[in-house]
Amino acid sequence: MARGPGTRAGLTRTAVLDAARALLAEDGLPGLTMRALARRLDVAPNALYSHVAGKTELVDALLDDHLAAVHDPTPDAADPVAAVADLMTSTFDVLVTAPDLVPLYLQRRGARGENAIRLGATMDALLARAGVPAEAIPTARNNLIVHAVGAAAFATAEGADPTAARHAFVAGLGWLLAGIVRS
Amino acid sequence: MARGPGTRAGLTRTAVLDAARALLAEDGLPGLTMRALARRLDVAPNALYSHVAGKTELVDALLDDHLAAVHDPTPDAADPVAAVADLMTSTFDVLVTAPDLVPLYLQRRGARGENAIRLGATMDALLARAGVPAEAIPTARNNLIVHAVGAAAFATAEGADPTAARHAFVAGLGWLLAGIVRS
DNA sequence: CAATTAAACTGGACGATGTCCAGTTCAAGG
DNA sequence: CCTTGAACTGGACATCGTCCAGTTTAATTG
Repeated sequence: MARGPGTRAGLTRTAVLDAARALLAEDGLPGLTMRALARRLDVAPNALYSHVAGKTELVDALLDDHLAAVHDPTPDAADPVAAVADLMTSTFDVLVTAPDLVPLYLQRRGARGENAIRLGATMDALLARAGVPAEAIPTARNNLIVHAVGAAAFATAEGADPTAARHAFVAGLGWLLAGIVRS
Repeated sequence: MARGPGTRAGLTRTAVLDAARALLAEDGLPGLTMRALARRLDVAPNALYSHVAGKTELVDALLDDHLAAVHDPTPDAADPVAAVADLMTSTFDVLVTAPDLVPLYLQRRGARGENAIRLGATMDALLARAGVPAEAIPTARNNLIVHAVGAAAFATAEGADPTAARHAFVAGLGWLLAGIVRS
């Protein structure tokens, strides 16, 4: 049962990330610790550093991987405004799925990973097709992202009513989109 | 120079909070540690626990105290919608002042402290005077708070352009208010 | 004014965290 | 087959928040 030094355990980067995801789902953010992760993989804590640069890099990867679940609408949809609404709603729903991660999006700025970049790009394209002038697109995108992430943060805060928070998110999204297309 | 056990150091809860605020301003959130705080006050780390329940309570107090700087508009202003806009803009500006605290507002839900309650109450009164139906006020308030705090979080993230972020905040605030009064 | 009580502190420790420095062993490539 | 480099373990380091005794001082009581 005891593995000596040098013996392989067959770890993979994706295995580490999967275990981290599971650990996060089971025990929350405070439960996600390098040692607990190693324990779950039956490995010494240091072994993780062969597959991950450190905890922050681990978390960053988790954050962006999570965004992969966002439903990417067809960029040539008939109604681009409705498509943007769908995109943001899907983002909100996905974020709410992992409450512990939401504050981290604010802390680490949610724009680094490739999934975040992809979502931003399709959003820009949809906004352009909706008639938003090019120089106004950054402002519009900023507001929409702030709204989705901020609403998710409030929706997942303890003591919040999830359904009421979602209703508020949808209402605010409509108001923002109305203002954006009118500008 | 060395103080034996039992000798008083003359600490106060407000002295501890002030030192914590200064420490936060100088060294940021990672620099705000119980031990560093004690060092700054020339006191053993445990001494702090005579004036503060723990670090989370310390941070919560810091958060709410920070909101005291928000300019509270006269609740009987001529234009209630403009007053709400001023309130939210002042909140945004105050939040941006302490970048490290902003993510914590999302984490700990920004509604517990007395200052937060006070701001929420005046906001509700202004919205009512603006003609917003009572059952729609919670949704409106939720969206406005989300917008202010979320925009502040994005504005203070590293790599963000502060002036552009503020412009985006003002634009989004206008859109939200337009939608709120029209509902 | 004297005696008791409660609070403010110090000393020292505990458990836990992220991470690094050696070693050891296995798997693959020349 | 041999060599090289990566995957591991063992053990340690610094640091964190917090608690348990003690000790002394200030406030309160009779």
